[in-house]
Amino acid sequence: MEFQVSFRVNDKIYLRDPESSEVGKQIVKNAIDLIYELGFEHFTFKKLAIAIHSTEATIYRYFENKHRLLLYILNWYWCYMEFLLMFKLQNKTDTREKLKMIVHLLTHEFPESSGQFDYNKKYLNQIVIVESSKTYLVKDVTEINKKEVFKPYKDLCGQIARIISEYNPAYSYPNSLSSTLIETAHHQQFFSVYLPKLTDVTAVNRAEFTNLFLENLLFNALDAFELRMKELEGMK
Amino acid sequence: MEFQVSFRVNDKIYLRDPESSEVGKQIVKNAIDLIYELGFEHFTFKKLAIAIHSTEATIYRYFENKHRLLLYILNWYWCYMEFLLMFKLQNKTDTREKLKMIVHLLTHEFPESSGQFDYNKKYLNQIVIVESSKTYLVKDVTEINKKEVFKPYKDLCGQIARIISEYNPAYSYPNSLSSTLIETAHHQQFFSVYLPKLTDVTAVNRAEFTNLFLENLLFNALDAFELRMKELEGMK
DNA sequence: CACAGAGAATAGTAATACTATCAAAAAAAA
DNA sequence: TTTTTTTTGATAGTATTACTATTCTCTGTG
Repeated sequence: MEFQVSFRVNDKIYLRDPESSEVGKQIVKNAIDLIYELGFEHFTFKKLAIAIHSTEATIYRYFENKHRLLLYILNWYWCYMEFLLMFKLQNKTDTREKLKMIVHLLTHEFPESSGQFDYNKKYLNQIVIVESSKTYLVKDVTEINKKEVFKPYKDLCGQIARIISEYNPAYSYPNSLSSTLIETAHHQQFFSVYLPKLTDVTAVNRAEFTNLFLENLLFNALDAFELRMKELEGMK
Repeated sequence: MEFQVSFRVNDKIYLRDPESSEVGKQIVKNAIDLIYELGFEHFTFKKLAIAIHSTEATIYRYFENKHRLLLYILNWYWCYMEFLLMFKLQNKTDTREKLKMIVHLLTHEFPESSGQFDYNKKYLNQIVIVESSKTYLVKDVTEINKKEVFKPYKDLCGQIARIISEYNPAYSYPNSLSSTLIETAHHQQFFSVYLPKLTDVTAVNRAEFTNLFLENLLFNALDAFELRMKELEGMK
């Protein structure tokens, strides 16, 4: 069984829905390839225009500027992540297993789907790690936040926070722990490759290492003393 | 007693030592003011030149580009942070108190020193929160990392990791926990102001909230079950 | 007072971000 | 069907930015 999943990305991010035309789709697909290849700073609409055999003006018709295009890509990612998370979690009952699944999802690439027209998941994953914070670390966060462009990120964070609270209702910082998990998943993976002294990676790959570290951090934070005592009682 | 502290910032970051001339000092001081005011993306050498009543060429004589200037400012900050940390820690013997002091330092502004010529600490603190990750989230990290431009950051991370291991030698991720503390101090403060839904801030200010969250995270990670058991034994 | 040499100003260029105009094609109205 | 309107992409610009090459101007020695 094959099925198509598409997300309604907030229409305030784009001027024209890139999903609505062939050029639009090419813009997003090639943007992912180029941002991966050049890094967001060296990525320009001119270079993208050449890649899609069109002109800058065409791209400007879809996106106000390259920041909005990056925001679009990340919104797509956050939506997809929340979808995957909800999908994979539905048949799990054990909350601890749910949290483990979340950490795994946050630290591993999406599976390359068989869909004929699809974004490169490996590239997308790397863009999320390296460029995602650039969507909000800007002077006009407050302004663009009013347009709800960060809603998918907040929703994802909220979902994870919900499971955290489900696991330990007494824990005081579910949202902060949730956003810390997401952000730490990114920068620990980045550090483990480019600035390994800031981490404790050994031989294993970045995804596996980050997974282990985050699981340790998460369950130490949540398995309060009382809970562990109870476990101990149960063992006797 | 007054004393001047100055750091030998890695000379590969600048073309000419900005500390060596009056214009050089004005460049750094005004850069901090402007980056705070405009954000790094909208900060340009042209605007900085106008602020110091000089020309772009003068600034290019000191720094290759604006990224290097940001790197210089952050190196100064990381050096100062490590100095402050070592200074404040020397008369503490209790490791737990040391860690508390570290979290406090990471989440609060530097005290505004009385020094006649000094950088604006409030601005500097905000730049660290918003712009610091932009120093390494670039395509040429590997290249610039070879020139040891991240050494002060790694040193700071290493020092904190040392104390973490001192507190709990069995803990497996001292470096990752250390870099996570530093990074989380930044983004939780940022989120608590601009995207509060990603956190659990209430009325208290961003510094105080982040302090509480980080202390909780840190000691839960380090106070392994065995340690807590021992504490309990001691209480009896 | 000549002059070497460092430091800063002048005057550029190439690339980037973005806009205004134009023309062709598609859709809607007459 | 014909005319009009709208949509779409292409062309050609401008202002700003990042950076360089060259010229000028001090300052200190002999």
